[in-house]
Order: sequence, then structure tokens, then C-alpha cells
Amino acid sequence: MSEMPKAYEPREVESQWYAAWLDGKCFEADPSSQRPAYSIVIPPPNVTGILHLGHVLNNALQDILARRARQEGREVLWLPGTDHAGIATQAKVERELREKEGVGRRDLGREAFLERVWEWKEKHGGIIINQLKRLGCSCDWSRERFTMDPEYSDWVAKVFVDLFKEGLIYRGKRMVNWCPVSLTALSDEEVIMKPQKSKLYTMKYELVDAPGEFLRIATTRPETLMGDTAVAVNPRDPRYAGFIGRKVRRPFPEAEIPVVADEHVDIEFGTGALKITPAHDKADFEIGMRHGLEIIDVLHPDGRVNCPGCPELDGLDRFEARGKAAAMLDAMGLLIEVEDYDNKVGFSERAHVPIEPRISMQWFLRYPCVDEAARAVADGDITFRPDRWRKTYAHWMENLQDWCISRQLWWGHQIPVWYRRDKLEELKAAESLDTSDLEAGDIHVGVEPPEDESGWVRDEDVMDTWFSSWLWPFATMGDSGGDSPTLRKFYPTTDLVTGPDIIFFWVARMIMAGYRFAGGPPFRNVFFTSIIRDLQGRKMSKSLGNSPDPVDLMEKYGADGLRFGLMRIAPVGSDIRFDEHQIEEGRNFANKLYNACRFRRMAGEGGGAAPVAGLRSSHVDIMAKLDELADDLVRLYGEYRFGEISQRLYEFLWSEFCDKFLEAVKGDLRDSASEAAKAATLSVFDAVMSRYLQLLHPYMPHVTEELSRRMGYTGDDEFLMLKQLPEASLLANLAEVEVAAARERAGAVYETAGRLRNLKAEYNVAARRDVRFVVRGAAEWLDAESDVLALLAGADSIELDDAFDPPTGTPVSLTPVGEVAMPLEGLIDVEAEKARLSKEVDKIAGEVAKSEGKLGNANFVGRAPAEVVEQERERLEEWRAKLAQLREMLEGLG
RNA sequence: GCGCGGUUAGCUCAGUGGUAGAGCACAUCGUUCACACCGAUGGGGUCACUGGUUCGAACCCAGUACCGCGCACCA
Repeated sequence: MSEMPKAYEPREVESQWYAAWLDGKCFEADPSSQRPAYSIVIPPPNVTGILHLGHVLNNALQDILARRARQEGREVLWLPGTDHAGIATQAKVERELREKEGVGRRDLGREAFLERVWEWKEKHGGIIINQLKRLGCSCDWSRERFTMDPEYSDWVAKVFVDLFKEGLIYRGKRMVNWCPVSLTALSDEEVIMKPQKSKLYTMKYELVDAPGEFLRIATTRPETLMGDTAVAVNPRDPRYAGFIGRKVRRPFPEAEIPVVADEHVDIEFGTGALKITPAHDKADFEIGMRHGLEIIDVLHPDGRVNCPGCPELDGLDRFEARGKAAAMLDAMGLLIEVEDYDNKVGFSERAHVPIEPRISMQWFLRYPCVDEAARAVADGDITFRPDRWRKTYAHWMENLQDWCISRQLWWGHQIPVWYRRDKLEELKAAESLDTSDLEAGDIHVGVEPPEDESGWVRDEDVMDTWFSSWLWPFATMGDSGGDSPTLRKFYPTTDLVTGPDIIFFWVARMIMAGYRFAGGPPFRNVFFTSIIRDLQGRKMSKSLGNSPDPVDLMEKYGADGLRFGLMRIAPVGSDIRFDEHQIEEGRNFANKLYNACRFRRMAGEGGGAAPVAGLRSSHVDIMAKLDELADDLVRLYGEYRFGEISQRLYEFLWSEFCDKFLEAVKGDLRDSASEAAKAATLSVFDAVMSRYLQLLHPYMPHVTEELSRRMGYTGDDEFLMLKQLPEASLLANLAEVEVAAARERAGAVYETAGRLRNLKAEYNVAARRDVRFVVRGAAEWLDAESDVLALLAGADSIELDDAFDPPTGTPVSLTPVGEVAMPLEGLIDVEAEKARLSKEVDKIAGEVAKSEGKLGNANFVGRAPAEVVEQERERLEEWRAKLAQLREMLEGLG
């Protein structure tokens, strides 16, 4: 046994134990095991990402669940991996290339560029994985997966082909969300609506058949005016009844466009007349379809104006063009008003610029197994925690829109579709490439390319990253596209831990994919974590610089400290306000635990054997409390109440074990104490601590493993993390009545000690200065506990003397063990004691009045449950007795 | 506009009908030794507001205010 330094130093300990666990293959899952399975798949982080606090929370929770499941004797698979993160990764590499080499991806060409991305992935892909290891995550790293592994890619292609054959995947020209920076289509989920300070421009269009007469129109986007092909009014709007069917003059490029009637137009808003730009607005597109309007695209893919017919604006960026267009209208005398206007604009999730609604040729998916997936959650086959997310899920499932799955990127799974070269040219010229326009012989959809590739051209698009992620729970377990022992043992997974922000992106889609491709739900429970905010309540973000680096935090406070601190502030269901002080508390807690063990070590050898003989009430009490803790944790884990679990663990060690138990038994460990007393105390310490370390282990794996080994609770070739939780109670050998009696005594002693310390403080007696206490009317068992009481209260001695007649003014406290006097020869301050007693009398009198009022209420006595009333009566009796005694004492002072 | 959360001590949060809690922070005291990453003691709350139900409400119901988050084609 080596020396233990005064303060716990986590760094070395944590890395050593992590290495030891890996060496011992503690994390590896065995599909052939007979134990019941427990499995989690990690929400795969972006392969080139770095750890942030959200990851820490998420993965610490998963680790806690996995470690607890191992202790419960289950065969655990926690399957890790990373996501290729199409747009994010490609954008990173492109930026790097531009900055360092001044080249774009098109300069390199597809193949060369992809090589560079793979290089980047090899170089940076391990970072977040290593950070998860630093955190202590017990993932089965031998099974680490990547969404672009060959086998995984096969699954993605196979799924695409299956869904295509089923008729659920189709290609078509549709209005999609276009990102002018990433130059790709996005799904609806990748668009974030943000409030914007905009301008609402009111302008007027002249009626063709009535020069000098105008129709007033409000718009926020004058720069798309060149694409207007109609003006719409509501058919029920009396103001415009006479305008329907007539034509107005579009100012530039000049054209005559019709006034159409459409229910969609809001009579109340703006002027009640809406300019229709079918190429650049989703609603306008639909109106255009209804009225057979021409679609004029006036924007380039990168957001610049594409309108040679209007040279003043052609080539300008869309926002620049907005001001210019307004100025032009003004110059023509057509701009009536510009007012400030708050509206919401869709932004690209990744590129942080407003998206552009745009007509383009894309691949879409009509979701499979929608009913099964919706029912699974509604019926509780899959449980959501907190439960309220079910509603969010149900709402989305009821309003499913087809998913735009193609992306105009290079990094990702390329669409497994080939077109016959000559046919493709023909269709391109005709600007039409709906799958419906292709005959069977012109298109090849398959995991493998067509036999004679030369005559074919592959679709250039790749799939949305989530189109691979949605297969994650089974594509990581099965052979490509098939069965495997792992899949049979561990699918469906037990728990999924993720953020509610990806309930649509990922969770809902996984459920549908699970039913369609793996024959059932992908998981049984989904635990949605809180979102971590800063102390101002703002979301953590790189740009705000309010996101602390978890690795720094781990260096400062240890991985265990970070984990524990975070768990203590993680409420169920609402947001977390992150405060570094909480992490500091986690570190302090680890140190407290370490020092409790250090104290035990300094007390010397002994203990070990199960505690039986010579038990004190404090011994019994702490063992009973440990049993209670163990039971509570079973319940709390069942309810996924992680914050409360950490709270209970904290309270047990700090308040119960250290502040009460350890202080109470310190006397037994002194050299003057008997061997028997010492042995009993050491064995109780060991019995309680060894179990406590096990209970704490999922939250603080490193320090518990370390201490368990150092204290000899686990052998040299044993791991705490793999040890099963014991079933037997520590108190199995004691009769219930004995336990109850001992606990009552212990409780009384602890409470009395508090009162006496209080008394000392009131009289400014230094806490560590020993004084003499004299007890009158002592509980009959007090003699046996008086040494403990003396120790806890900082007393020189506790005397039991019913005949004791305290000098006038001696402070006396009424305690659960009797009336305790603190004779302070020469220090008595009668006035101070009077004041103290008066204050207490007032307080107790208030309680008595309150209680009497309650019991005097016929309704209370008549209607409240009998036990509640009885409880109240007892309480009143106690208060009254106490009050009487206090008054007597006060009178005694004169 | 619809929906979902939240509002309890200076701060972060517990508290599902029966004496308002914890940690931190604060104040006073204390380093003859497990731990100053510590110990002892103490001060501090109209449980957002208004009504209702109940013998009794932080808790249940209705409404209001403020904060946050989703969803929605008001240009």
C-alpha cells in the first residue's frame, strides 16, 4: 500500500484505468452470451467534429446506463461510431483548400477532391473518439463504425434500391430549399426560421386597360419582381372584385401579367394584393400551378440575379438587388411606401444564410411504414422520456412531407442510379429528367453499376447524410444488408439517448427505417437530454464563445468531476444552465470520497470481514442508509432520473457517511479504543464503502475503480466495473426491531449533537473547545452513546445527572436525549440566555398556535385522513411540552 | 396563429395535497492532522400574478404576465 497524497489527482488515475479497462476487454460485447442483452448505439458525432458539452452530457448518460447495466448482470453492447456529415465535412475541407491552396473543389475534380476529404477524415476523424475515451466512455471500440464504411455504404445503397423498386423513391422537378452558399438542396428540417428585421415595400402596378389606375401590392422581395407572372387577390375581397381577369403592367422587364383570384391570399395583410413569383416562393409556386402560370427563374444557384432582360440588376447579389430594385421602382414613381417589418426567414442550418426556394430536379422519398412508426410511439411500444415529446413526434408524423434526399455535394453516398448516356443528353436538352420520363431500359438502379458502364452515366448527386444515419441501429450491427449474431442478440437496442432537436432528423426516421428494414422498432426507450445553455440562457455556440472546451474542464476537474457535476444539474426535461462552479463541485466530491478512504487507510489494517458483533447504533444506521440508497437507486434508474441519483449519491457520502458516521466513530479508531471497537468500525466502513463505490461507479468510473482497488475491495485481477451488484442487504443478520431501535438512537444522537453545537455557537464557545454537558432526564440508553455524543458535540464530557441543579442562567437545551445543560462557570450571561430563551419561546408559541388552530378546525379533524390528524396531535403535544419547559426555564432566570 | 415547457433563497435547481428544501454564494467562528477541493454555526423565500376547488394548495383547475422552444405558405 503506497502513500496517499492529501488531494486526489485525477489525471493519471483516469488514463491508467481507461487503459486497464481496454486491456481487460471490459467493454467488448459478446453476442453469444447467455446474459440478457442491453444495447445502445451512440448518436454518431460528426467525424471531424470536436467534443462539446452537449456530447459530454449525452455520452456520460449513455455510459452511466451501460455501466449500470453491466453491474446488473446484462451483456452490454454500446456501439460507437461517427457520421460522415456531408455538408459540414465537405465545407470544412473546401474552406481549407481555398485558404491554404487557393483552389476550389471543381478545380480538383470529383475524385481528387474526395481523396482529400478522406485524408482529412483520417487526420481529424480520431479526435472526437479520443475525447470520448478521455471522458471514460465504455464503448465497444472493436466495433467502431463509420457511415461510409464499405459495408455501411452497401446498406445505404440497398435501401435506396429497395425503396425505389417499391415506388417510394422518385425523381422530380420540385420547389426545394436551396442553399446559395453550399449550392445544394436541403430538406425542410435543415431550414431554420429566424426572425428578421426586414422592410415591407408597397408598390403599385398600373392597369393595362386603365392607364393611370393602379393596383397596390406589398412585398418583402422586390428583387424577384422580374419573375412575377401574376398578381393574386382573394376572390372574396370586395375591393378587388373588379380587377380579377384584367392585366397589370410589370415594370421591369416590362410585361403584362394577369390578376388572378386565389383563396390563399390574406385579405387583411398588406394591401390584399400579392405578387406571384412561382419560381421563388413555395406558396407562389402552388398558386402558379393552380392558375397555369409561367415560371420564370431569375436567380443563379449562388443567389445572384439572372435576368439579362434587366441589365441594371443582372448579376447582382440578391440582397444588393433588393435595394436596387426598390430604388428603380422609386425612380419610376411606383414605390409608395417602405416600412420596417419583422418577419421570419428560412436560414440554411449549416451555411447560416437565407435559403432560396428554388425549382430543381431532386430525388424524393415518400416515407415507408409511417403508420407502424406512429403507432409504436402512440401505443408505448417505444417510450419517450420525457413523455411530452410524443406529441411533437405525433404531430410531425401526421404532417409528413416527402423527404428531399439528394444533395448536390460530392462527399457522401452517391445515388446508385445510372442513366443511358444518349438518353440523358436528350432529356437534359429538354430540361426534364423525371423518373417518369425514363423508360426501364434507360435507367439502372442498383447496388452494383450496370454491366457495361461505358454507355452509362451515374447520377452525380449524393444522399442526405441522414439518409445513412437513419439506418444506424441495424446497419452497424448486421452484415451488409443482412443478418448477424450481433443483430440477433442486440437488436432492438434498449435505450437511445439523444437531444430533442433531432427528433425529426433522426429519431422518427430511424423508427420508420427500423420497421421497414429490420422488422421492428430500433429501440425500446428514447431518453431526450436537456439542451445546455450558458448562464444567460443562451445556446452554447462557437460564435458566441460561450462554449467551454470539455477537455479543458476535464484537465481542471477530472473526467469524473465533469461527469458528476453535469449530472447534478441535469434536470429531466428542461434546459440546463451551465455553471463551471458545478463542475468544481464534482471535483470536490471526488476529493471528499478520496479523503474518506484515505482516512480509513490511516486507521490501519483490519476490517474486511462482514460486520456482525459489537455494532454501535451509528454502524447500524449507516448500513441501513446504504441499503436505502441502493433501493432508491433501483427505482430512480428505472425512472431515468439521473439528476436525482447524483443528488442521492452526493448526500449519502457527504452528509450521512462523512459528516455523521465518520465523525461518530472516530473515537473507535483512536489508539485508546478497544480492538473490538476498532474492528467493528473498520469492517462497517469497508462494507459500506465497498458497496457505495459500486453504486457510484457509473457516475464516477475512474475514481471508484481506483479506490476500490487501493482499498482492496476488488482484487488485483478484478474490475469493479464488471462486479455484479449484490442482492443481500447489509443488515440481513439483524432483526428489524433492533435496526429500528439503533436507528432511532443514532438519529437522536445526531440531532442532539447539532443542538449542542448550536448552543455553543450561541454562546460564542469555539466549536473545538471542549465543554461539559450535563443531562437531566436522560434516555435510558444514553450512557452507551454518550462518548459518541461528546465527540460529535465537541464536549469534554457528557454527564448524566438527574439531580443536577444548574446555576441561574445556565443555558439549557431540550433535546431528543433529555434536557442538556451547558454550565459555563464564570461565563454565564443571564441576559443573553434570557434573550435566547425568549426568542425560542416565541418561535414555539407560534407553532403551538398554528397547530391548535388546525386541530380546532372541525373540518380538518372531520375530513383529513386519521393518520394526518393523529400526527398533528402528537406534534402539538410535543410543542406544548417544550413550550412549558422553556417558560419554566425563563422564569428560573428571574 | 397553434402547440409545448418554465417562473420556488442572490445563483443553479429539487420538491405530485399535510411543519418550504439542497448545493453554491454570503456572514461569524475554526487549521492538536481524512479532506481549506475542509469543518461548525447563522442570516436569507408573499413558491410570478389573479381567481377557483379543498378542512388544507408551491403542488389540482381556469385565466393573466413574462421568459424559452417547436410547428405554420401572411407576401
